[in-house]
Order: sequence, then structure tokens, then C-alpha cells
Amino acid sequence: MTAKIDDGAPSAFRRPTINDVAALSGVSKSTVSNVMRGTGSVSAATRERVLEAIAALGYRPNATARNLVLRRTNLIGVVVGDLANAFDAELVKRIEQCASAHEYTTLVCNTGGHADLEASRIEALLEHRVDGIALLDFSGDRAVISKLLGERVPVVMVSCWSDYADCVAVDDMVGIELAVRHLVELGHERIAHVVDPLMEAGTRRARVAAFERALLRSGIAPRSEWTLVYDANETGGGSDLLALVARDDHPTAIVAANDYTAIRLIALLERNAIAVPRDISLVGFDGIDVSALSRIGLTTVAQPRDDLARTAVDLLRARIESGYDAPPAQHRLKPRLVVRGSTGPPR
Amino acid sequence: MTAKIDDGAPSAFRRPTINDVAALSGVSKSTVSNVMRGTGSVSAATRERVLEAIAALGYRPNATARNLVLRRTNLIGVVVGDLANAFDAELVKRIEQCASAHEYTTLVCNTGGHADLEASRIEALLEHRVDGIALLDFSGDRAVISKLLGERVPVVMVSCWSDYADCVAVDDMVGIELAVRHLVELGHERIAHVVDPLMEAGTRRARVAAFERALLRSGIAPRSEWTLVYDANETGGGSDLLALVARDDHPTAIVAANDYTAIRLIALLERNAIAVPRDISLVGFDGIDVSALSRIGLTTVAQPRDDLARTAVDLLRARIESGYDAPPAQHRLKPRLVVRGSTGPPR
DNA sequence: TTGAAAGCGCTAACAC
DNA sequence: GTGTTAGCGCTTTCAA
Repeated sequence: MTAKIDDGAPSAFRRPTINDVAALSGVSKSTVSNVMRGTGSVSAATRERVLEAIAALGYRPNATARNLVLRRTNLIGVVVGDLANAFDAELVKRIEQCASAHEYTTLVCNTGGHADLEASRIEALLEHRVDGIALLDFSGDRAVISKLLGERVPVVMVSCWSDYADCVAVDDMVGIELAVRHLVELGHERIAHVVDPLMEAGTRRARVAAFERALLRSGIAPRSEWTLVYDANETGGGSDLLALVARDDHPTAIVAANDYTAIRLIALLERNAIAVPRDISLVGFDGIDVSALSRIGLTTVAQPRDDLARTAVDLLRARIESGYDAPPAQHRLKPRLVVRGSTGPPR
Repeated sequence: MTAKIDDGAPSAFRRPTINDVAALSGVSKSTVSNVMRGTGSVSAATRERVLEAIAALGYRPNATARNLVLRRTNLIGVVVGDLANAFDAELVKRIEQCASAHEYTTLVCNTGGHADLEASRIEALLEHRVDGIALLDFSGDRAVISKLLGERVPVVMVSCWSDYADCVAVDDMVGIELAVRHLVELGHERIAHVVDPLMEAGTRRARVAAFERALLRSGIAPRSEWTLVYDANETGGGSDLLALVARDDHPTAIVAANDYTAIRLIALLERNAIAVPRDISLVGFDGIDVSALSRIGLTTVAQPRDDLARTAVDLLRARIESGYDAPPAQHRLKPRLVVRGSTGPPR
């Protein structure tokens, strides 16, 4: 047994440990541990001495060591597609808020929709033994998800969906229906749908399906060539959309799959001398802050972001704190239509 | 010594450990460790067996345990004021990208400018033994920072400044000078400055000082009452600004301390029938993505966000990987003016 | 080329 | 009330 002697080397800086505190206050480490955590029973006098030693040394417990024995890290991973998309960023902000209110610290991974990055970032989260993972607006392929579910680590999908995991998302059917009905009520009959390639595939499919169903319910025949992809980050993109809009029987309104796309779509259209809403009406989806700016004035289907975040954290906490084996909890939240200046009657 | 016997309880799920791998492949844990890390020398045959066991068990090394012995977590903390501010979000995104390219995982804390939250979040980061901390656009008081510097944990200040820590920020003097000169060249003489209360105090002071100096260099006498605070998140704020603008000798141009404020300022002004740039010209600071949207068209002083993020991560890595004791490295980056539609000659 | 053993800093029975 | 002890899962000498 080697005695722990401070060799005095000034270069080898060592943070004080629970042993140092114990030594300085002349008690055992269990006692220190007890005063730190407020467990067990320690006399007022010893507690006082220990507290002094802690202050004197500037002791801070090592979460790494604690986590190792507790098999619990109080870390949650948040995997997000693109923090430059305000919807994602605003959601991450809220999730971090809820999580830290419950003593969790948040590991954030921005995947940019790259499947390989996604896999390796999640792998890192798993090695760090996060207590749970939130997949936001998840654009990855299902293989990643099903692998994750096999790991027995609590997972919640936020603003996206899987039948086999806890989920919380807005009701796409209702949301898209709201958008379409609003346009139809304004008199539109030729309505196109534009999706974001970075959007999660399931959500995208759900919104496309919802879009077609909503048209049918309004007595309008959907045309598949009127559902297009627009990559707002690709310079020079959108040529097929512009081609569509240049046709005689062009759409008079567009439902964009999210606000990020919708707002860039306004820019694209106006750059090509197509006025919004005079020539084309535009509805977004998400309800991000910028859509409310007077200059933008985007009519949009707003998601209840606070509820989304809070529910997500609650779901995760429930799994973490009371075991895995409940069936998946699925929450559908109601979106609401916010009418602003980007929609009007067709010319 | 208790033998490790699987008691077969199905409820107690245990992830496979290095011991399980060792047992299954019939080697010692040191050997497993060696093949995992590619160190030491193991025969091709044993490596093969170990690899098979790893695959069979779905073994994933426990970073918590590794970090404990290595005294290194490969975690970096990022403390950010407000992820709803696109500048912050875009910076976090880039930092996470750089960091993960170097095998670091990012812990994100959104403080919302609350000093108490700030302190407790940083405390959590420290307990988790992050290898370094990046303070973004840091709005906190200096006490937090000086405490942090006493902790001997690598800290980098991004887009904010301290004489005693590694910093990387844009040159506020130059940036504000660019903005003011642009306005003066357009013919403006009555120029106001609007700051964001959430902005880091040092940066705010620096920009205010830079603003006054720039005016003087253009032969304009600064008036202190023309530097105001506008809190874009406070509904019904900005009354003092509107009062100022209603005066006869109102300013014909405003330099906003950041884009977030500038963009909300446009909304505020236009809500009050003051057209931008016809009645008042507006210059922002940051160069966030939305400022480039045609509907917004904000003239702004753009920060080199990629450089900011890359330098920040490099600085942190240097401290982490080669010791603490170098003097603080201070990087001033050059901003550039991006002229768009929000500025024009005075009426 | 491989293994035994000693920790990393902490918690949690269980003695005393 | 307080201390002893045995790990948590890993890395790292040092022998064999």
C-alpha cells in the first residue's frame, strides 16, 4: 500500500478529492460523502468541520467518479439536424432549459443530416453513457433509430415519429389540413407543396400524405408533380419550382413543409419577380420567431414549442427514473394556424 | 472476494463490460484494452478472438470509466446567452462541428443572461470535468469569469473579451467604424446607437466607445442620450426610442449593436409608421443568415463566424493538449461591411 | 505476447 | 455517528 504523499511537484496540478477533504477534516470519506449528499447522519460539529475543509480546498465532487458507481450520468443527448434552422435552435434552447431544471446537462450534436455523422455522434453519446437521447426533427434513416432502440437507452423523438419509441410531435394531418383549408377558403384551387430535403423522412411523408388528403377533402385532385423538394442551402436551387411557376396553370399557393423553407421561398420567388402573396400565397409550418417579423409576415402552422420541449423532457425522465419497460408513449399535439400577410386571395 | 456470477435476474440489465469481453474471449482485460485502443502488441489470432467477442456482446467502452482514470473527458462546455439569437445558434453549430471533428463532444448551456443560472450551469460543467469551456457572447458578470480562470480549466471567450483568458472576437472598433463611416458617407449626421441588454457588458461598452470615437473621427459630436437600450423581448419596449425618433431633430440613422436587435428594430419602427431606410437608416452587427433575406435586407457588419468558431476550438485544444501555462492568446478578427437595403441617404 | 495488480474518485452496505 | 471495505469499468506499469 503506497502512502499518498504529495510529492510537491508544482507542475502536477491535482484537483482536491474527497480523500483530501477527509484528511483535512479528520474524518472518513463516507462522512464527507454523507455531508455532500445530505444523507446518513452526521453531527453538526463534524458537518461544520467538513464544510470548512471543502471551502478551504475548493473541493468540487467529481461527477465522472460518481457516475461510474451510480451508473447514471445525468447527461442527456440532443441530436439535432441543423441549429441554423431556428425551429431546431429554439427547441434545443427549451429542452436545455427543462432538462437543467431537473439537474440534467445537455450534450448537443448537430448532424446536418449526414447519416455517418449521425451514427458516430450517437456512438459518442452512448459511450459517454448519457441517460437518454432526444432526437429532434430527426432526419436520419430508420436504421439508426432501430439500432438505438435495441440499446435499451431511453429515446424520445421530438417533432418526428416512430411507432416503437416515445414520441411527441404535432399532428401533421391537422396542421396541413389547417393550411390547406385556409388557402381553399381564400379561393385557391391550384396548390403546391414544397418540402425541405433536410426534414425527417417520416415527417415529410406524413405531411405529403396529409397534403394530398386535405386537397381531396376539399374536392381538389392532387397532382404528384406539384409536390417538390427545395433545398434552400443549395445556391441556384429551385429551378424546377420556378419552371412550375412559369407555366400557365401555375399554382396560386404553396404550402411549405417548414418555415425555414417558406421564408427562403419568399426570397426565391421575389428574386424572380413573383410577388407574395399577390402572385402566390405561401403558408409555412413551425411558427418560428422570424416568421412573425412584420417584414416577413408568414402565415404559418405554429407548433407548441414549449409543450413539445416539456413533454420531451418529461418522457425522457419517466423512462430514466422509472424503468424502460412501459410501452411507447405517443403524444400528438395540436398545431394552430397563424394568419399573417403571406396569404391572400388568388389574382 | 465475491465471484461474479450472473444471477440471471432478467430485470437487472447490465451492459457488457471489458471483463465480459475478456471472459468470453479467454484473455485478460489488459489485452482487450490493448486491442480496443490499438496499443501494445497482440497476436493476430487473439485480436481476432477479442474482436469477435466484442461484436457478439455488442460491447461499447464506458467513457465514464475511461475518463476517470485518464483524467480527461473529451467533453467541452459551451455557455451561450440565447440560442434563439441566430448568431449564438450559428456559432454553437460551428463550434460543435469543429469540436466533434477533433473527437470532442459538446455540452451546451443556455443561460438566458441570468447570472444565477450561469453560475450553476458552469458548476455542473466543472463537476462533469469538461476539458474546456467556451463562453460565447458571454453576458455574465466578470466574477464568474475570474472564478473560472482560478479553476485552471481552459477557457476561451468567443465574441467577447477578457484580458486574462484566451479570446477570439471581432474588432469592435473597426466594425463600428465601418458602420458609422458608411452612414456618414451616405450623408447622415444624426446617428443613434441602440444596444441589446442581453449583450455581454464588455462588448457593449466596447461598441459604445467605438461608436463615440467613430463619430468624433467623422467630426460629429456624440450625444450620450442617443445611445439607448432596446430589449426586443420585452413587449411594449422601445418607448424611449420612439420618443427620440418623434423629436424634430431625430436621428436619421441607427447603428444597432447586433442583428437580432436591428431586425426587431425594423419591426418596431415600421409598426410606428417609420419607414426603413426612407425615414431612418439602420445598420446591424453580426451578419446572421436572416439579415440576408431579401425582405429584411439588413446592412450589417458581418463577423467571420467560421473563423471565430475554428479559432475558438483551436485555442481550447491548445490549452487542453499542451498545458495551461502559456499567456492568454488574444485574437482580433476583421469584420466586413455588407451593404444592403436598410441604409440610404437621409431624406 | 500476455496477465496480475494497483489505482482513478466516488458510493453504499455493513460494522463498530 | 462514523469508519471499513468492496466495488463501478477502465488504463497502465511491471512481471512473467
